Order: sequence, then C-alpha cells, then structure tokens
Amino acid sequence: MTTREPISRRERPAKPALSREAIIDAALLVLERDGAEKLTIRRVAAELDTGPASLYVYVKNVTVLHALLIDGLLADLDLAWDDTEPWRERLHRVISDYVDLLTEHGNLARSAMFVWPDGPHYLSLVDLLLRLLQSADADEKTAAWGIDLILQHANIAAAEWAARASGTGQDLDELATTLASADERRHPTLAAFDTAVFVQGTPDERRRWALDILLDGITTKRHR
Amino acid sequence: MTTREPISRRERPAKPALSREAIIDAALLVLERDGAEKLTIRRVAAELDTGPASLYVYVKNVTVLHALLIDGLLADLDLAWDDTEPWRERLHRVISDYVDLLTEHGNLARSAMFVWPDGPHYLSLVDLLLRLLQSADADEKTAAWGIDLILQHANIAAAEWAARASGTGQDLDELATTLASADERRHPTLAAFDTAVFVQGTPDERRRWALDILLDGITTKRHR
DNA sequence: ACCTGAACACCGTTCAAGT
DNA sequence: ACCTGAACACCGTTCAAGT
Repeated sequence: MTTREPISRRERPAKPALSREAIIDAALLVLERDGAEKLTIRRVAAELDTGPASLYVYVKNVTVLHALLIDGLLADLDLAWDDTEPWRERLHRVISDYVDLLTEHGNLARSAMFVWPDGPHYLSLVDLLLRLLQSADADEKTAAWGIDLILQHANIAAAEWAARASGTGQDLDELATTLASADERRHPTLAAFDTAVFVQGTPDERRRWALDILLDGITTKRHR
Repeated sequence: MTTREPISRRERPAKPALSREAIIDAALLVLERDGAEKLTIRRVAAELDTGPASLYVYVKNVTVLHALLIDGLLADLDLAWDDTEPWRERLHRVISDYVDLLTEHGNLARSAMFVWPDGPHYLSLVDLLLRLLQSADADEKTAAWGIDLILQHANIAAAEWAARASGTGQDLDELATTLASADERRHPTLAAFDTAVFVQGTPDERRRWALDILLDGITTKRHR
C-alpha cells in the first residue's frame, strides 16, 4: 500500500488524498455507521487508512472535528423564511428542528455547547434567528446575546435528552425520590411543595415552555 | 475515624475502610491536589490504595462520582435568607456564587449538566431558589421548571467559562472573524449587522444579563 | 457482600522520522 | 509542508477469583 503503479485500477476505492473535505466525509460515514459516541480521531483516521496523527494537520483537536461535523449536519435544516408565519412560531419550529437533529447524534450536542460550529450552515441558522428576533423588535445587543442564549438552551436540551437516552444520565425517578425525601427541617419550602412538578412534562413540552420563557424575557427588554 | 484498636497508633494513615464517605474524602483530596480534570475513578482508587474496580460497589459510574463531589463543594455556598434583600438580588447573588464555585472546578461543571447532584446541599440550594421564586409570585410549575432552567444556565455558564480557560473551547476572536466574514448573499441579515456585539461583554455582564432574561421570562408567566 | 488484580477495549495527543 | 508509525500517558468498566 505504498506508491502503487497503475495496476488493475480500482482494486479499492482508491485512498483519497487527505483534506478537510475528505475528513468530513469519512467522519460522516463513521457517524452514520458507528454512532456519535464513536466519532473519534482514531476511528476517522482508520476510515482514511492512516494513523491518528495525520489528522492533526487539518483539525486542531476532537472538539473541532465535532464542530466540523455539526455544520455538515445542519445542511438538512429547513431555514426557509416565511412571511406568513409569525416570528415566534417560526423560531419554535427551527429550534425544534435543530434540537431534533442534534439529539439524534447526542455526543455531538455536547461539543456544540463549547464551540460554535463555524461553518456556512451554522451562519445561515444564525442569520435566520437574527432576522426573526429583529422582526420581534429586539435591539442589537438583545438579539445577538439572545441568539447565544437560545442556542445554548437548544444545545443543552439535545445533550440532556441524549444523555438520558444513553443511560449516562440519571433517571428521573431517582431524582423525584430525592426531591420527595426533602427534610422538613432543612428544606421546609421544598417539603411543603409538590415536588412531582419538577419532573413533570414531556421533553417537548418542557422545551417549548423554556423557549417561551426565553423569548418572553428577550422581548421584554428591561435594559436594567 | 473508625473503631480503631489502640495499636502502635499511626504507623500510617491506616488504610481507611471503603465507604461512600471515604470515597468522597479521597475525591476531594484528588480534586484539590490534581484538579477537576484528573478526578477519575482510577486516581481516587489509587488515593485509597486500591484498584479502580473497588469503587464500583459504591458509585455506579464517573458521573455519579462527580455528582457526589459537587454536592460536597456546595457546602461552602452561602444560602442564608435575608428578608431585606429583594428576591431578584438574592437570586443573582446565589447563582453567581454557584457559578463561581463550579467554575473553579470546570470539569465538574460539565457533569452537573447531566446529573442533579442529589445531596443535602443541593437540596438546600433548590429550597432557597424555590422560596425566592415563590416570593416573586411564581406558580408551582413556573417555579419548578424555572429552577431547572436557571440551574441549567448556571451550569453551562460555568462549563463554558472553564472550557475557555482550559483552551479546550475556541477563542472568541476566531468566532468574531467567522461572523464578520458573513457572505452578503447567503447571510444578508448577518452581513448588515454589527457582529462584534455577539462577542461583547465580560462573562459577568453576560451572566447577569442572561439571568435577568430568564427571570423576566419567568415572572412574565404567559401561560400560553 | 465486599474487595481485588488483571484484563478489555479503548482514548487524545505528541514526537521523531520520513517524503 | 505533509504524512506517518509508534509511543506516551492515560481512560472507564467488567470479570473471575478471592475473602
């Protein structure tokens, strides 16, 4: 497998030259085949028939690899602008789509929390959000910081849900039990509270609720 | 610390019997000595002069180990209730304390995002938050879900800041450049926007701003 | 039941050497 | 400059065997 003379031509898919694009392609393949938790430098390198060291010319670290991927996935997002749909509805829809997309690849969502997946698709998403918040009369700072806050929340929602699904997190029953066992002396407010409420609601309900809180807050604009 | 026979007295610190408490003690020591990113099952086990397998009788996995620790750290939190301080100020103060505490141990903050550190101190924190939101006239659901949202935001803030400090994240300059390079055709709204705003503000300012958004949203209570 | 050594199945990253 | 094999320095978790 070194400088091979033009033998039979296509004995194998012909080892592609390394490049950022080739890496993304290989990574997408690994993602689909092995799942997000297996999306490691080593596996992508193996997919490219090389050692892990080779990738470091193109990606600074794993987090960057993840960010690269996320932007790729975002290509599937529906970012169409629709005059007739109220801004709030549209925003709910796009964030819901975004969370769904990330949730399918739980591990990636964790990375999304720490890097802005700075690719063209992510920029398009930000562009749409900005347009929506502007149409809701948010001023510059509120819009910009608000987008950060909204995406942060979406990322957490995806990561949390994925953690729950993979069994890495703790189950809600456990949490409910702890809350219910609040001591009357040490935690009087909690003891007098219907703690079941904490764990109520479907993920969807809670996401929607939380986003509304955010949007209410953003459009209230106290400017304190 | 156990019922020790009066032998020669202090030949060694006397290998303590394993227990959840002993594990927490050892973990706190590792945390202080080696930092949060080194707080692994293996290191804590080594600290206890045993193999990693031994800990699995007491902790289900690393995440649980982290959760245990977080609750321990929360012991230092000032949770006093003060009639004279307006609820909003008090809430800002306690969340700010909480974030500071977690930020010092960045890696732990990441775990806090996926487990409720269900120990007595965490319950006390929740108790205080509940009391504060109730005094702001939030109904049950709004208070409970709101606390979840607030803590989520605090956890992210801590984790993000820690990631930035450790160099794992991406630096803001990079992000600013990407945003500024928005293409006029593909990202018209962004191109016409002063993208510098996205990365403006100190962490403190942004935290305070975000929490106010949350609180504004929570106290608005649209009930849609 | 509790505890353990050893193994299993991996990681990310760096380095010295090649081309 | 780009690419690589090999090594470094770790991980979490499980298992079979002991007490």
